[in-house]
Amino acid sequence: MRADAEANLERIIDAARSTFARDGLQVSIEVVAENAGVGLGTIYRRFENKEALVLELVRRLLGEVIAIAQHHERDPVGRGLFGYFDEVGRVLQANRGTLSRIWSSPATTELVAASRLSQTRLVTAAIDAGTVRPDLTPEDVAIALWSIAGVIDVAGVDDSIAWKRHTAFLLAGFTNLTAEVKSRPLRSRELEDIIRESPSPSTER
Amino acid sequence: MRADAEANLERIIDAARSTFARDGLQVSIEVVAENAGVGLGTIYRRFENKEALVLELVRRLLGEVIAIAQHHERDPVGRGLFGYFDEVGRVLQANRGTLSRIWSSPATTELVAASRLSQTRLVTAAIDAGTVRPDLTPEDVAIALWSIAGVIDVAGVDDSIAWKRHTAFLLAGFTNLTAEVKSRPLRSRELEDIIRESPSPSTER
DNA sequence: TTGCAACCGGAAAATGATTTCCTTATAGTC
DNA sequence: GACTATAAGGAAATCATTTTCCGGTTGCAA
Repeated sequence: MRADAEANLERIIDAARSTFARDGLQVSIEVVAENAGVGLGTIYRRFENKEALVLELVRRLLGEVIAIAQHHERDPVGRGLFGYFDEVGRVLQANRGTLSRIWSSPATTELVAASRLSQTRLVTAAIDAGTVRPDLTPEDVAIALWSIAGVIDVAGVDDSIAWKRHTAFLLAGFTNLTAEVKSRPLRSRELEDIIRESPSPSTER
Repeated sequence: MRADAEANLERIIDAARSTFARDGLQVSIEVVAENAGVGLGTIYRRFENKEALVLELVRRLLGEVIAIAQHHERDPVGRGLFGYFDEVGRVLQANRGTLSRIWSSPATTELVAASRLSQTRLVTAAIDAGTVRPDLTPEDVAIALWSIAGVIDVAGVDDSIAWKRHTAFLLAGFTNLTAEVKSRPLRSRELEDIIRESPSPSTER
């Protein structure tokens, strides 16, 4: 592969990510090409069709999400899940609009499975540490992430307050525990951090 | 308007709602026409274009949501918001896919405003009654509803477990209160009902 | 410096949906 | 039962993409 071709490929991926993030998946490839500063043909030489381009973005996104999960599996007891949500939110914002294609495509099945596996480990650890309700499932986590991505989609491109508050509420819901478990000190450090970041005047606590 | 025309109009609306719910907003008008048992032309005589048809669905959906809110404003102290979420979820499921158009269209601005107004009243009442955290905003509620709609979209057409659990977590997050407020008896009656409806073995409480 | 395989851009064809429009059918009325 | 305004249907025009393809360009190895 020639050096210029490789550079162009990266420019296409970057332009696709930011263009889709701003205007949604329905923007034409022509616009992506313009934003990448390449011709239409250049995109079609690298990707069989539009779907393939989107899939490549999805693959990279999932890879990032999995890496984040694995990183947080090493966190001190029970905190991994919270750190995971916090970081994944940022990645989702950078990939606004892309997530919706993940579940539909069979091409990403193994990646989704890997992602589920890491989510399961995070949930199990959190339950064991008593930082979330004991009936929390990996599906709940996957759906919560999905919903956060949805909120990011509908909010303004760089409105990060909306999804952070949303995340905070979900995580607070996850920790709906019985009294003796609640008394553990570390419980919602990250949670409270996220809530504190949001601007609405918090009269409680 | 002739009687048969009126009947056809309803068939079109119904077919549009269920077709979009099943296959998403991107299905062609031709398919909607088939499902409604009418010709393409029939749809285009009633609606200027596809957008207008979608907008009519949105308008009806918003009308329902507002009616639900107004109904729950009369609920005993602090319970209205929870009942509202419970009922709106069902309506959203019947209108799968449609909600995403609400915010984008200026044509629904007044309806959105009306909806916000009723949400504000529900939130204020809940805060006054001490059944939710005092810093909860109507925006939080709107975003939560949005996210629930998103979860409904991605889940199977008739999977209602996913969104109900999701709703339960969000509402639990909304009630993240200080101890003395928590002790009030009615706090999360509806919440617990919703959680109990979901199948995952609840080992707590 | 040259040769050429790899690459580029963008015009044009193909595709698939929306929308128009005209012919035929029918409900409601007298 | 006949008349007419209103409605239905669907073939064809239009439109917005996606996708193909080819003449011209360029990086790079020899």
